[in-house]
Amino acid sequence: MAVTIKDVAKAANVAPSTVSRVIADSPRISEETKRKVRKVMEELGYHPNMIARSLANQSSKAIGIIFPNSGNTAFQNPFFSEVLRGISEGVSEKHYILQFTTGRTEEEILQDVKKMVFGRVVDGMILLYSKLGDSVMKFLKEQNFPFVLVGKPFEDSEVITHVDNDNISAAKEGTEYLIRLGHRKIGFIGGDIGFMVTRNRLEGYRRALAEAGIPVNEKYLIHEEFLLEGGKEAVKELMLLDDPPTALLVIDDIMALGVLKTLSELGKKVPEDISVVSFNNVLFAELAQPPLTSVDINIFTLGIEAVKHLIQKIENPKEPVKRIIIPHRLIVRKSCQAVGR
Amino acid sequence: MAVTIKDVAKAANVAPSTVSRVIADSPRISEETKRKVRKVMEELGYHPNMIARSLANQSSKAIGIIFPNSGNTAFQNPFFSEVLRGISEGVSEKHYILQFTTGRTEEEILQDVKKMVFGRVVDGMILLYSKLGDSVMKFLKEQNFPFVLVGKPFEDSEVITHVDNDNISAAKEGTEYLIRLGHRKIGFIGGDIGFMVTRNRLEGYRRALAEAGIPVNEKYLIHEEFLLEGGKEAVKELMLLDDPPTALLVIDDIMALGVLKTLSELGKKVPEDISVVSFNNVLFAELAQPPLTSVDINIFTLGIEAVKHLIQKIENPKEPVKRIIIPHRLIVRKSCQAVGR
DNA sequence: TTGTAGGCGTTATCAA
DNA sequence: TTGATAACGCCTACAA
Repeated sequence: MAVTIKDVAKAANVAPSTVSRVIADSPRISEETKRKVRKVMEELGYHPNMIARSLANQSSKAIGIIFPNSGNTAFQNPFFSEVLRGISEGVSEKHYILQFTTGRTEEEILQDVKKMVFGRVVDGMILLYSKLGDSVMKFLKEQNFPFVLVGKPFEDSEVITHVDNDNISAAKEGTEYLIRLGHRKIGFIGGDIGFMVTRNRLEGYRRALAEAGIPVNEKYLIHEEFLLEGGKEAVKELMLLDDPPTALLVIDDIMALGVLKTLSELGKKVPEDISVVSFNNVLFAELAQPPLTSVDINIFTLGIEAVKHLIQKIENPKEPVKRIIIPHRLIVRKSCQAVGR
Repeated sequence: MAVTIKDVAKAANVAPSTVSRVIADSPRISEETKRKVRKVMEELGYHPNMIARSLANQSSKAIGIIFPNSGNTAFQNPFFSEVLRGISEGVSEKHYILQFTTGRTEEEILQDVKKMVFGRVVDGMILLYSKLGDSVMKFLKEQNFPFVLVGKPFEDSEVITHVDNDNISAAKEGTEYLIRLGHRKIGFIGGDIGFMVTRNRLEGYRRALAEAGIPVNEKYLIHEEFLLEGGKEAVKELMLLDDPPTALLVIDDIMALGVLKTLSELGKKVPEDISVVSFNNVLFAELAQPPLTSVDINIFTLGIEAVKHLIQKIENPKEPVKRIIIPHRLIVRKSCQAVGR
């Protein structure tokens, strides 16, 4: 058994509570005692048992991260690696610890979350997605457990602290860029329509077209759940249309990579034959062939802000609900060209 | 305050210990009592406090994951996302929970690890890298704390359970493939030589050349720490040699993407002007332009096996030390060509 | 400034 | 088959 506070107390000829106070650096302990106790701690190699501390404090100093589904797409997409980097950065400063859900289905994830919440394993959670009718968020809300959402809630927006991009504008600007290049036949390739991002970006796309007086061609709208393979057939069909699009707005860089691949299989050249704008500006956007014009959404910052506000909320339950919008920016690279050039 | 075992006990007219036994589904409790107690638990909405359980059990049912350095390259590289997927999968089945280090420097990471170990926060750890003189592994060894290494130890190989690929063979085979295609001027682009993977793959490269009777040209050897940018200058120099290589063995798909980019900037075509073989066969290898010929090392399996053996070790401290080698396989795609074709 | 004692929620030992 | 009771290691009134 490891050395405990009692061992230290005994060896230093003080009471356990004194040792505890020394650890907390309480001002009510004389410098001399502190020195003495610290010396003993050092000698005995004392280290606090966090579990015991958590129990006594009713606080674990841990934060749980909820992924949409660890098994499949989630980890594949650098978006998550990148938010994680941000979160990790924030957490490390505040000396919190990170916990993960590992469930593969919504049901399993819900179980993980319940375990964390009821089990007092974490003090708060970060939800990395916003999905329609999601039981996990519903649970968190019901329990009134501290959490922040990365994304935009479907409802109760005023009650849920969330950090998000203005995805409508982001998509609108991306589309407008294409329109300025002379494109009027613009396809939209999105993910699962159950996610708020998908909807918001679609909305931005629609607005841009509307403002430009371009009618939406429903045939140009594709929704595929799978990052890479899924879009393949759909993109092919799209390109085989009598009147195929001359530009594509793709919801995600990774999906865009898949699209690029399919396009090249079809013998279509980007940007000569068709222009592509995507979102997220993940590392690979720059590395793609051609380098992708992509809307940078500051994923890292998304993560940083999420922890920041979560911790505020944890440490001060009365903290007001907040809505943080992280700026975005279109990064122009080589995947677009003026139409008919 | 949440409902505890005592509340349940009171409401069900039994002792707390009885409730505890019901939770553990002890065979020494009558079915009737179990039913009764379970009903009350249900009604009251009881959920066990994991922290308290951990304290009583002296076991947290949690596993810590150690990244080389969360701040920089680590999360960027899909290798880690992919092992994580494997780990996550394994962990979820066994109902363990995952914890992460968030430190950015070796020193910070060591602190994280100490906190987890001494704080009894995790029952075991998975170390995701093998670096020369790494203080983290040293610590784990000294403490005799259950851990498994993903990679090959620099020393004490017989004492450290590790799961790894046969990276020497992997690199040898990759190189041999290039040699079979007629290449004799083969460059090696590696990462930090402090990591075991780098050394092993370099060794495999050397052996292949030796067996083929090709002398090693030290000018063809590059070591860059940074995933993408780092290689740039070095690759340029390499290609500006009087006698530039006709093929490149790149230690990592992601780095290979960077190389591809640099090559294209130099006006060199892959595979026409130069062939490229890389390692890991991460999702993006297939998506690259051209699709990369890469040595698949079964990253997912690496993760699965790591948890599996860690948990065995945790649950049975006498478990013998193991060395698990995960098979690899060269995946031929479009980034190589016979020389002079 | 320091010590005593009770509590955090479970589990486990020992009786009954 | 069940109940009392003492841990697990730490924190914090309250006392001294």
